[in-house]
Amino acid sequence: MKTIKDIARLSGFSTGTVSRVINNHPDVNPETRRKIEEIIAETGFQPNANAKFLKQTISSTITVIVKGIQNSFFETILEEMQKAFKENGEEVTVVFLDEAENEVTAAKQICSTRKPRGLIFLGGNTKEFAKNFASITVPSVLVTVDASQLGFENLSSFTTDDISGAKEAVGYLIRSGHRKIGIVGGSLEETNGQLSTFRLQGAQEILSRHQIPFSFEENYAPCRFSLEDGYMAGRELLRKNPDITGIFALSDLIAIGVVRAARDEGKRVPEDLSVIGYDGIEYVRYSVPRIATVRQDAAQLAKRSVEDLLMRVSYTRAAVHEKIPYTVIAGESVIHPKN
Amino acid sequence: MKTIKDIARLSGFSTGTVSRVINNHPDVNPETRRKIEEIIAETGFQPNANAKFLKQTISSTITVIVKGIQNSFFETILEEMQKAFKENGEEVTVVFLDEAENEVTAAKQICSTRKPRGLIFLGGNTKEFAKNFASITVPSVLVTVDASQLGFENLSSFTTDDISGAKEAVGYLIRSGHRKIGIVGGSLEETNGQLSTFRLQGAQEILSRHQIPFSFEENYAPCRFSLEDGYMAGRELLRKNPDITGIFALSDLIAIGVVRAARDEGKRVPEDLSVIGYDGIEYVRYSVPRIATVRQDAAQLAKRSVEDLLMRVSYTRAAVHEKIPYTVIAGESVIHPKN
DNA sequence: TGACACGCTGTAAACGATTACATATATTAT
DNA sequence: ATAATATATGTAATCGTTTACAGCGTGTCA
Repeated sequence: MKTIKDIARLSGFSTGTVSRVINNHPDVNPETRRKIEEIIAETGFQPNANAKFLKQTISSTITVIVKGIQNSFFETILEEMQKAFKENGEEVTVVFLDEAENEVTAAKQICSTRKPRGLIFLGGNTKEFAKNFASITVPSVLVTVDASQLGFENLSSFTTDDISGAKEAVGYLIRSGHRKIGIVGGSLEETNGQLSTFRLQGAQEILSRHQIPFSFEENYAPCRFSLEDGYMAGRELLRKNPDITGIFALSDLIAIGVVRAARDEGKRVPEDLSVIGYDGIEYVRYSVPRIATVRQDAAQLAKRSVEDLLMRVSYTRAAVHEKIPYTVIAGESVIHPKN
Repeated sequence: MKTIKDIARLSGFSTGTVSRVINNHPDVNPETRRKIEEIIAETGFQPNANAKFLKQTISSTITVIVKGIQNSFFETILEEMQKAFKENGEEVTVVFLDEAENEVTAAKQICSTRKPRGLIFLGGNTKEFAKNFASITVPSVLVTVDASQLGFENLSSFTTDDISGAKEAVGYLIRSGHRKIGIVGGSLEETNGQLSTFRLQGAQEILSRHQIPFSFEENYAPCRFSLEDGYMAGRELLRKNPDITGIFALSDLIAIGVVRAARDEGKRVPEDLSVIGYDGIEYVRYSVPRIATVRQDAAQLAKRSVEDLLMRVSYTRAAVHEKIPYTVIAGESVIHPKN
C-alpha cells in the first residue's frame, strides 16, 4: 500500500503539501497541485482513513443505523434517505443490525470508529434509548419511534401518529359496515415496542367508541411483523372466530399473510373478508386484490429526518419531535360485508 | 473521550498491560485483568478503533457489500449469511450501495478503512470486476454472479445456473401446454449484467428447441427488476400481444407486477394467463394465486459463500466457482391454457 | 533600505492504540 | 547455590495522516 510519504517522495514535495492537496486546502500553488494530483492518479493512492480519522476529531460522514431489514417499509425509507442525502451532497454510511443487536451500543462503537457528524436510527427500542443514549453526543434522529418522552436534547424524532392512523384504519372498516372485527399483529407484552402498542391502542379506542365488542380472546391474534407470522396468526384467528368480516393487520406484511390465510380457510377477500393493513409498502399496490392500508409517508419521514439532522449538525438547534401525516389508502380488499 | 492511557493511570498499570487485557492476551495475571476490566467497565471506555486499525495490518471483521437493496432476494441471502457468520462466531459489517455506486471502488475504500480479513460481494457487475478487482488482495467471494471467467485467484463465486433454471421455468410452461409464450424483464443491452443475459439465453434456447416462435418484437418486454417496472412491462406485452398464454418473468418481483398487469388488462391468472417467476422470494408463497417460480437456494448460496470465505481467510486455498442447485416450485399461477 | 505582509512549502509533534523487546521476579532444575 | 526458565509487566517505536508553526523568497511601502 502506498502512503502519503511515497507520494511526497515521488512528487518531490513534502507530506504536508501532499496532505493539503488531498484535502483541497487553498494555499497550494496550482502548478504544485497539478503535479501532485497527477502522481496520486498514477499510483492510485488512497489515503488511509484510519490515520485520517485518528488525527481528526470528526469525520464528514453521517451514519444511518437500521434495525431489522426484514421490514420492507424500512427499505423504502432508507432509499428515500439516500436520495435526500445525495441531494445535499452528503456522504452516508448505512449499518444494518439484526433484531438481537443493541442499536445504542452499536452506535457508540460507530462513533468511536467513524466519528460521524450525525446519526440516524431507523427503528429502535425506547427502553434501550432511555438507558444508554446519554453517552451519545452527536446530533441524532430517531425515525418511526417517538423520542419526545425521552427528552434528550440531541435526539429528534419523526414518526407517524400510529394511534390516530390505527383509528382511521379500523374506522374505515366500521364505516364500510363491519361490526365483527379482528386484529392481527403485535403482542400484548409490549416487546415489539411502540409500534404495536400504539396501533393496538388506537384500534381498541375506536372500537370501544363505536361500542363494537372486542376481546383479546376472540378478536385478536398476536404475531410478529412478517409474512409467515401474519399468515399463521390469520389462520388462527379465522378459525377461532369464523364470523369476523373485517381484519385490521398491524402491518402490510401481516395483511398479505392474512389475505392468503383467508383464502386457505376458504374465504375470499374481499367478498367474505375485508382486510386493511398498515405502512403502505409497495406490494399492496400490486397484489390481487390491492390491499387497503394506512400509508406512512416514507418520503417525508426520510426527508424531514435528513433536513433536521443536517440543520442540527451545522447549527445549534433544539431537537424536534414531529408527526408526519399519513394517508388512508382505499383498496379492493375492503368492501361492505354481505350479511 | 477516555483513552487507554487514562485507564492505565487509573488502574496503576501500563498501557501495554491494559492493551493486553482488552485483547485477551493470555499472559496477564488474573487479578490484574480483573482490576483493569473493572476500571474499563466503570469508565465505559471504548478503544479507538482507528488507532487500532492504523496499527494493525488486518482486522478481524469480514465485510459484506450489497448492491441494490430493492432486491428482496438479496435480503434473504443476507439474512442467511448473518446466521452463518454468527454460527461461526464471526464479526460482520454490511455495507449497502445503491445501483449507481461502484462496488469495487467502494471495496477498496473499505479495505483501506476497515482492513477486513475477507470480502463478500452480493451482486455486482462483471465488467467492473474485470477492470478494477486486481487491486483487491483479501480473499473475496462474489455471490449470484459467476466470476470463473475472470480468473482472479482470490475471488470465488457462488451462483445458480441461471441458463438451466430459465430453461426449466420456460419448460414448465411448455409442458403445461403453452405455445404462446412471453418473457418480461432484463434488457437487450446487457447493462443488467449476467442475470438477465443468462436467464434470457436459457429461455430462448428452450423455446427454439421446441420450435416455439419467439421474437423480441412480439414476445418480449424488457424491464428492470422491480414491481413497478414489471407491471408496466407486463401491460405493454399483454397489449401488444394479447394472444400470449404464458409469461416467464425474469424475477419474482417482475412476476408479481405481471400478475397485477394481467388483472388490469382484464385477464385472470391463471385462468387466462399463466405466470412463472424466478428467485423464490417469500412473497410468492403468500400471494393469491401462489406464483410458480424457480427457487434459488438462498440459504445454501449464503452458507457456502461464508464457508468458503472463512476457509480461504485462514488457509491458502484456491478460489472456487460453484453452482448451487435450484428448485422449480409449482404454483397456482401456472395451469394448462384453455384453448 | 528596512520592515512587513503574503504566498507557498517544509518540519515535526500529535492522534491512540499495538507489540517487540527489555526487565523483574518467582520457580524449577542441576 | 547457580543457572535456566516461565510469568508478568513496563517501555518505547510504530502505524499514516493532519496541522500548528516556522522558514523563505518576493513584492510593497514608507
